[in-house]
Amino acid sequence: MLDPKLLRQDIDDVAKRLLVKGFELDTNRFNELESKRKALQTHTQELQNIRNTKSKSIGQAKAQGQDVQALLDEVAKIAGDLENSEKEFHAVQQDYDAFLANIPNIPDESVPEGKTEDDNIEIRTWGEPTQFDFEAKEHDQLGEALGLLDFETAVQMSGSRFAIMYGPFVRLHRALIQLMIDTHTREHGYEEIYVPYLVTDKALYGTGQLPKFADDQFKVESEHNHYLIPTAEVPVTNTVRDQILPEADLPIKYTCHTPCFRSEAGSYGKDTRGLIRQHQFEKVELVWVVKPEESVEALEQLTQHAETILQKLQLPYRVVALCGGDLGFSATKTYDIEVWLPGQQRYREISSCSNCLDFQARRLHARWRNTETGKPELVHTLNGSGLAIGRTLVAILENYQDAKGNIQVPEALWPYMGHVREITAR
RNA sequence: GGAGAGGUGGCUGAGCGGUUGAAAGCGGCGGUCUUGAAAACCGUUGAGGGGUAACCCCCCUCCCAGGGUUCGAAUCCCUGCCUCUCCGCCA
Repeated sequence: MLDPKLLRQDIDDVAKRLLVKGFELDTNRFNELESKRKALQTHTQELQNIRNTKSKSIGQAKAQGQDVQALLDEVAKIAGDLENSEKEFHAVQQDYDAFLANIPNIPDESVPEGKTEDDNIEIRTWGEPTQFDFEAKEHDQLGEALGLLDFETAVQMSGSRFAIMYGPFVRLHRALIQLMIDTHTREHGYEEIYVPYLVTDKALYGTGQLPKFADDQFKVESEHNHYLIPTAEVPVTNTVRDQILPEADLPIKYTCHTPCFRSEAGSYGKDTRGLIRQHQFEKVELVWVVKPEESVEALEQLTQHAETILQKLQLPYRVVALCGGDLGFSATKTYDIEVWLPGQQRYREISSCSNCLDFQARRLHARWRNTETGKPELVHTLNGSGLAIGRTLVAILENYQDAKGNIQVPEALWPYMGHVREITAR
């Protein structure tokens, strides 16, 4: 959520900057709500003040044994007004909050203009696109030919966008999780955390997936109003909800492996084959909770931590800065890491690293105590994939294939694979 | 699943329906003392929001959440959520 004060002070500037994200802020609607809110709030509070004052004198008068009928009559006179005023105020307040809840975060000054991923700016590349002296195959062909990847059987029990894997692929998949978690905990200073995979609507609201993106979530039918998590970002970031963190606890750096569930509504026809866009996939997430002045640098570090994994796996990639139109709801700035896929002959997103500033923190009431001022202030939150497991598996299959369609195991994974160095047909 | 107990500030923990936004302790901050630190002593210290250009200041709201009773609710009533203890079941 944006700071309402910012909107009151300079709504035209906010509207201008949100346009970079392709969001049209209804400034008239806001100004209307704001003037209503102000009038009703001050009026309500005036009446409350009168009631409180009179009630207090009733107590005092009674204590002295005086007659209080006159005072009771006075309070009764404003009772109706007060009730109406309170009701109207609460109604406007609700509209006001709902309006604010649908406004995305303001993009950072550095965010390039643009509408689609074609307008993203390449920041750096690492490695050279893999070359073969044969025609590179796509991962799903490779996997199915080896008998280790099976989409057809998955369709029978779950429909499209699900997969079944066997033996070495599952082990490779598990090895990737281990490599990532070990790297982040041992080399990058993260604490590993385990979290619920079912969360409430409140939790999703806190990180910004609700109310706007309800269609992207899987809701579980039960008495609890649970949703399957679309990313570990949701439960992990929610660990600081309603907290006032001591300054000494910051920065908090969590890494977390979870499955993720996404309905992929609105992506019909996109990536219908293969493991790229599944309803269920695994991810190792990186989440930072920091003091405001540290978040800009934190995004750089977090992104590098994710890159480290690709470097260890010797997978060529590039980092792009997302343009305004491609930026997520809660993010002010995002770097995507895209890995080279020889089968597809293009870079594909494998990680998305975002700084949310205080946007999520305001929704979560996540604060830290500033020892200089002694006051609680909002933290900044960041998150990024470090990395998406399924897509990393895809990248390995395509970059480490040989002419026979077998897969060489990257050296960094040998210790996690019982020193198996080659994956062959089942 | 059955039976009890309870949810109060950063933490622990008091609180006859009426100057209680809340005793006390801990912690934090400031000071005295000290070469310095500790101890001791004194003072200070909840959060959110609104009014104001802003400070001072003033006002409102908040004692798990949502309703209700009342002139007035942390306190009484209802519902929900959560926690703890005991029993049962169980990966």
